[in-house]
Amino acid sequence: MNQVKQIYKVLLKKYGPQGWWPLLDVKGTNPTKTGSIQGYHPNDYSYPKTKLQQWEIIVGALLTQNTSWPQVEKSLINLKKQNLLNYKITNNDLEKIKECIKPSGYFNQKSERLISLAQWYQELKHTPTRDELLSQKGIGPETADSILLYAFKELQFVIDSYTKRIMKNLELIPNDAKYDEVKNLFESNFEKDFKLFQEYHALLVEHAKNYYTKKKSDSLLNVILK
DNA sequence: TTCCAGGCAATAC
DNA sequence: GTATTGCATGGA
Repeated sequence: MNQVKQIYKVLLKKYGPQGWWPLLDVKGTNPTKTGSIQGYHPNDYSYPKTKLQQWEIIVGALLTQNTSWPQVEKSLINLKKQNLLNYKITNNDLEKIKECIKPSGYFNQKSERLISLAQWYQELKHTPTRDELLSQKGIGPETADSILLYAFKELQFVIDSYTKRIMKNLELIPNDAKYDEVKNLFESNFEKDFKLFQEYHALLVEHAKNYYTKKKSDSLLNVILK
């Protein structure tokens, strides 16, 4: 078995299925998550079930940029209470949206980007291509892949800073590895199944949350893999 | 007080 | 093409 598959196996055994992407109105639970909404749905890959849930994932993907998820949850709940967690928002809602999403930071940028994204999403009549997503302001490679993988169930592996950190620490990628290079490593050494892609990315995040910061790195995986 | 969080875009070199 | 900087809140 290659190392990409081995890491997945180890993480799944350690943490169990993560139930991503979390959704406000989903009842599923994940006991490994603390202080969070109960929106995780382990072993259920059927979400999103509605266009509104799909939009909620897009909003969460944008808001979580360089921001911790609990802060995003607060923003999502604020938006929901103000009836602004939908894709019919307009510039008239700008100030209210800013107030709602303050907990997740960069609220001036993110509020404008949310509104322009909503306009784009409302007119969307098909699954967007990766390039279409990347052409939207506020959507870079990670956000595009998160949206494609979790909102549209497309086969795109998500690479975030945690994933790079783990792979560098294991010396499976060079220090200056580019996004597409890391992505290709996973996509060409792992089963091509969107459910497994969803699970693997979530597991990498969960593991890194527990063992990594920008400065610290873990030894658990290193020991197992060597 | 300092560091950090599920990045991105604009600018500088 | 690569490196740097601004964006912002709140928890540890």
